Amino acid sequence: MENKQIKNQAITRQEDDFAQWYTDVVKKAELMDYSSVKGFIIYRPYSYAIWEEIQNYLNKRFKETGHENVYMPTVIPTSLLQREKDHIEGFAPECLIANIGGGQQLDDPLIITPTSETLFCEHYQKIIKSYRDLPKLYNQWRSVVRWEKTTRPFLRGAEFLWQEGHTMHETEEEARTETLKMLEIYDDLGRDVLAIPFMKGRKTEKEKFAGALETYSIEALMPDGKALQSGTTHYFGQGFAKAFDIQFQGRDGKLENPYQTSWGVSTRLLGAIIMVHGDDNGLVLPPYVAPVQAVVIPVAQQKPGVIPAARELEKLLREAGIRVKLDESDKTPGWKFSEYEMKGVPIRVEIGPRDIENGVVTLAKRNTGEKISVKKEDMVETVKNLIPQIHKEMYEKAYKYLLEHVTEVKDLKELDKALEKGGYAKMMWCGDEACENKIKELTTATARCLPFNQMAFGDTCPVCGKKAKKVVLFAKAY
RNA sequence: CGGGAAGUAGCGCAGUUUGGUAGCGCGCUUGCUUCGGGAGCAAGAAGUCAUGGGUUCAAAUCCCAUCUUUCCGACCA
Repeated sequence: MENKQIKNQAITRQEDDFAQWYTDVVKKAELMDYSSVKGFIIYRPYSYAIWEEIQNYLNKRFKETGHENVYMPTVIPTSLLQREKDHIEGFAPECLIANIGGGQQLDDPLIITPTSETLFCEHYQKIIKSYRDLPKLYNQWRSVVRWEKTTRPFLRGAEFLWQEGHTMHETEEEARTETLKMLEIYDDLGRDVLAIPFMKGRKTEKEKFAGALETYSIEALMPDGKALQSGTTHYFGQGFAKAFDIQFQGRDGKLENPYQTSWGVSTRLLGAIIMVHGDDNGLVLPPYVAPVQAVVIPVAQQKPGVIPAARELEKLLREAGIRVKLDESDKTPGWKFSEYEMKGVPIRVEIGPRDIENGVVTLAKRNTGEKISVKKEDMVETVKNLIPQIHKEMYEKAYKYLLEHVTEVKDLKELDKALEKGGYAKMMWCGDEACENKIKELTTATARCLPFNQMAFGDTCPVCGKKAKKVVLFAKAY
């Protein structure tokens, strides 16, 4: 009850310092811990369980669409990573390289994989001989290492977990279709699982992936007004295939290079979940990925009948397929309420002598704080219905915020104002990189994407005054 | 990589100015009483003072270097 006590447990308020709030939450909700090497974090069970739910959903979708999981080596010989020129230029600055093996200097030092395009290509060169070998639709779950200067838990690490799909196709059209299809699956993940609305679109030439012809991304908007690139898909054309001499004999008997894609999402999604939904009491987890969807808290648990009643509720919920946890520890109910709010558990189930006497159960929703009393026999059904309902409420809240933070701008003054407010400044653009660079110089905002909806609302570029060709979204970004 | 701040028990901190061998609150353990929004009493356990050097009879404290965290920039997912 004393202020000091509360202060010890509390987290920084979002409005006081959003960055500090984030740092407090990831630690206090037991999502991660720091290791002794900068940028390498420990994914604690509570965050890893969320990642596993993401994996479950994506694996299902990947397999439905014909993809197979594989596992590639952790190291890439330097000479191999150098095979594609743009690719190595993009990644060289952030490679971690091993020079010694078994006490001997290595002639061709080994790079700890920052991304696996080159490994897949080396393998594909061996196994793709005929159009009958296509498409090759491979995905792998792994961690990659990139030596980042500035690191933040989940948002940017020297090592992070991700999935990377790498596919090879007979035709350009098929590869382009794949690139967009996987972007849609990522968008579905946000809408149906994470309760995060993404802004989808194509990256500008400046922002695209090293070695890609086209890059598409999903961008999530954080409450501090900054965008977070949350996943990308790439169309490579035949660039890598030519560099790696991958050829197949086509239906007409001629040798051709296949068309390639890659796509990935990472544990950065955890950062998006934390920021998009969290509040001053801690995490608010979307119910479909919450490791614990409902927590049962007995009140006055030493009184006869309370613990048995709580255990029965736990059993009923478990049997109904809800991820449920019963907390029988001898902490007070108030302590438990705060604890599971901090950890973002979507539904709290309270059961005490009063409830038992009345034949009811008290439910509380984490996202709204709303408390409801239901008859005991209706509890399971109510909880089952609350899960999609809470998901929907969380998605709609985030979607409303997104819509309110897309501002059409006609000149640089409006652009400034829009960025000041936070979110996306939607602008007509001539397409010149010079104008893109100018905006970055003036505002630090970058082009997030050319949205798929290219409905023009003007015809001049606010930077140079020339004829505008495209709609582009600028925002400050993580 | 540049500029600030920090590192002492699991967490939050005091002690550093003025060197003398480490303390407070919470948490943890045990017992009893409690329990509808972070409980009370009592008795306990727990710290290579980030790391490595140096100065000194003596270093958490002074000096040098390094590592890590954090905030703000630059760069990149």
